[in-house]
Amino acid sequence: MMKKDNPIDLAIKKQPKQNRSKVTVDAIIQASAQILVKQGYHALNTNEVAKVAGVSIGSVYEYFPGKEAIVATLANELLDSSLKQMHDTIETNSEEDFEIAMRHWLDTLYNIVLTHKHILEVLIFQVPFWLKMPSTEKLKAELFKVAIAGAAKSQTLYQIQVKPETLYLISTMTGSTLLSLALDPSPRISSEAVLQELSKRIVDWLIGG
Amino acid sequence: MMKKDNPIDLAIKKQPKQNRSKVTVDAIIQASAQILVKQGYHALNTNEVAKVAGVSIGSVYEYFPGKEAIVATLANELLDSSLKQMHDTIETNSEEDFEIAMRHWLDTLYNIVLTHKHILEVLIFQVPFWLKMPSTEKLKAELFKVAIAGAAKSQTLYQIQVKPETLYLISTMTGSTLLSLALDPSPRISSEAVLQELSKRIVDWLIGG
Amino acid sequence: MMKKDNPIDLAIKKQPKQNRSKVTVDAIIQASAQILVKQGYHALNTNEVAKVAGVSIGSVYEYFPGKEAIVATLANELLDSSLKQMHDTIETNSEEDFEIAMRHWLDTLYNIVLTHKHILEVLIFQVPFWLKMPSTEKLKAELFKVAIAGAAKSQTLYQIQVKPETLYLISTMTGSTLLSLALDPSPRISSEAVLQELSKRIVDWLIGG
Amino acid sequence: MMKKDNPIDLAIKKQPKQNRSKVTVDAIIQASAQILVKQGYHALNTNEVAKVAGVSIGSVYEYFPGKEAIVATLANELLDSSLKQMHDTIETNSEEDFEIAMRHWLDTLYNIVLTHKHILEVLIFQVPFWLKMPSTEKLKAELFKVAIAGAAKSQTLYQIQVKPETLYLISTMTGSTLLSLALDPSPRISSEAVLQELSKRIVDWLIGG
DNA sequence: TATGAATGAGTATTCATTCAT
DNA sequence: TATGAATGAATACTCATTCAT
Repeated sequence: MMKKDNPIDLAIKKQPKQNRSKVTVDAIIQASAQILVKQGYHALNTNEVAKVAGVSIGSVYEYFPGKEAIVATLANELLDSSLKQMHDTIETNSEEDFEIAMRHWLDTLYNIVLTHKHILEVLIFQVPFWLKMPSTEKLKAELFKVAIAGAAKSQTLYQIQVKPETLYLISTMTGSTLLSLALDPSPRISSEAVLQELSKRIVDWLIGG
Repeated sequence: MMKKDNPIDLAIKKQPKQNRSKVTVDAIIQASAQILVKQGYHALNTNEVAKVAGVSIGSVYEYFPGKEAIVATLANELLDSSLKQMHDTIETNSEEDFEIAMRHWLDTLYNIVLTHKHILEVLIFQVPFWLKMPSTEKLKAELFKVAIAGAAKSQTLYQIQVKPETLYLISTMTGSTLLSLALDPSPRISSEAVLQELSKRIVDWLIGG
Repeated sequence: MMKKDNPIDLAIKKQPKQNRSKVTVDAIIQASAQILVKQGYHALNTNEVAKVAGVSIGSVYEYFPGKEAIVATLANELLDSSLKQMHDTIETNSEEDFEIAMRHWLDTLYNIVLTHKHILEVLIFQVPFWLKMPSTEKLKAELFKVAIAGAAKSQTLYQIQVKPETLYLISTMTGSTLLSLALDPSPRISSEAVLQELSKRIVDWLIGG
Repeated sequence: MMKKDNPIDLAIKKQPKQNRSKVTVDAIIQASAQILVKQGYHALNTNEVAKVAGVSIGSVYEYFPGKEAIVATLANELLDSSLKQMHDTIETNSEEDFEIAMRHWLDTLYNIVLTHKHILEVLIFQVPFWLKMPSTEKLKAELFKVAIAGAAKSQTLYQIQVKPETLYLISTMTGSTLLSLALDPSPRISSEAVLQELSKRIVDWLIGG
């Protein structure tokens, strides 16, 4: 176990080019995801990953400098697919009524979070470098861009100036509510109802000033 | 290194009764806090705790079954002191105007979070059993009681029925906003302004239905 | 296998104080010596040292940061005992005739080298940091002091100024000859005769200018 | 990683005959030399050699049975070029005055050592099989032949019988002095002066009996 | 009770070597 | 012949835990 006080290397060593390599790298990523979901981050070690992936330990180090880089790559793939899903929705619903579009948008985000809830729970609450991962930064930047776009739209439609702290509150509230509903659902609360209420509140907030 | 697939033992072995014992246990807790803040959960191990605490490794195991129990005890102490601080505020400000009281209440919570932000960041985002810790459950229950009380108050004052999903949104938004402001402050956003807006919005939602 | 591009840590972690510790540390040192002599530096690894020493691998790392430090400690002990042997000789023979004293001195050095020839061969010709070890520096400094003292003596006795390059030649020739005789003896050459000739030559150079 | 307790295979697998092969083998040798000089023997491994040489790891094993053979081949090439240089000097200066010829000879040897000092330092003090390499044996035999020739010359010129132990001392002293001057030069000592003194001493020794 | 030396299973990582393409 | 992905035995090092003193 090597001490890692130095900045952790999160980058993949070499991009797989041949088909054989792609298969190996993908098996490693999938195995890591499986271990994370089933046993948590503490159980993720390179030997176990190799065993579950059905590749040799040498191959793991052929492509990744350490387990942190595997996790980072996994997170990155997760991000990329989620972003793609998000952008598809935005394009599809660009012409709708504002309130309906908002509800649609929240549903999309909620479904993304729901789909990946198990791996997300581990990534967020167990991976120590989660907040410093490029993927996370990228995600935050991306959501910020969407929020700005949404605010701009409301300003165009209703001539209303949205205060930065309002934007901040809406973003924070949206993110944490979606996570909370997906990761820690309460039996007394209907996700449907919360999403509906959330959507309404946001629209009111943006329109009503 | 023994695998821990079995449910983790989070309880302290014996409550220190003699003064000497209290000193030892306290040194262990403080040392753990220091290591968590300075180096993170991955660096927390019983030998290091013993060294930093200035006690023997034998003594650590005399009082705790393992490092998880140390962290749980630390979290519990943090919770107890925070709850005490919260209740003091509630009692002090019970007679104020509703909006002013809410702002006061948020300030109190924010200051608590701010005071412990470094250790909180590690506990929340690195300790894998954080969500399952009794302290966390206790905190959630406690905050829920406060929210119910607040809602009841508003209902009494204004004869307004607060929907459960609104309550849910308010709780979630409040918690995540306070954490976000404290742990990941943005240079472009004034905490003061956000808290003001948050307070106003909560009161509106509680009063305005 | 950790990369060691950083300056190697050659210092023992903690000096053994209790008797039990002394036994452990000594077993580690002796085991290392045995492995070096029988199999060479390439076969020296901490797991093997632990096995041969009859202690756990954990104990090895309790006292030494790595195998380099074990070797350095071993070299240091070797040096200390050799220096002691050297100084004993010097004190014993200080009143002798110059030529006889010189011969005596060479015999002493030769016997020291001969006694430790197997371990010396490995230390010098296989240990990559041999030249940078404190022991080596200390030995060179010590031998230099002796040479200076010898030169001073000859100057006092015979009023002769010894050139620095002559001193350099004498030191180098003496060291390499003793090593050569001990480590790589030729069947055609009598060590006795070489030492006699060496002694005579040194005295001539010191006296004759 | 296979243990090598069996006698090490130092021979090249096949002599490169085609031009393409020659280039490959040469790249491997040069890469090894570079790694040895820059990082030392511990850093020399076949994968790294292949990378630095710009050839595939498969090609390395096509020509060499292992890294030891690469080093042995490198040492052999070094030896061959050095011997060539030596013989050129001997032929060039065969008619000179004895003392001048000796000085010339020492200068030649010193320059050879100086030219290759970095690689020599590693080969001598780090490569465990250095003393058992054919190259080393060959070098020793070659230098012995030269010494014999020199002694014979002095005997012819001055009718003096040189004792074998004198020959031994002169050889040893010369070799170690040249290495010492080149590999571990002292700021207080002029190499020029030492070589001059060495030359004078040797000639005196051979002539003066 | 307190101590801390000792243990050893567990985990990270390397590198010589093979072999399918 | 050349390539380089894959292998896995070997090795470095950690840390939870025990137990004799």
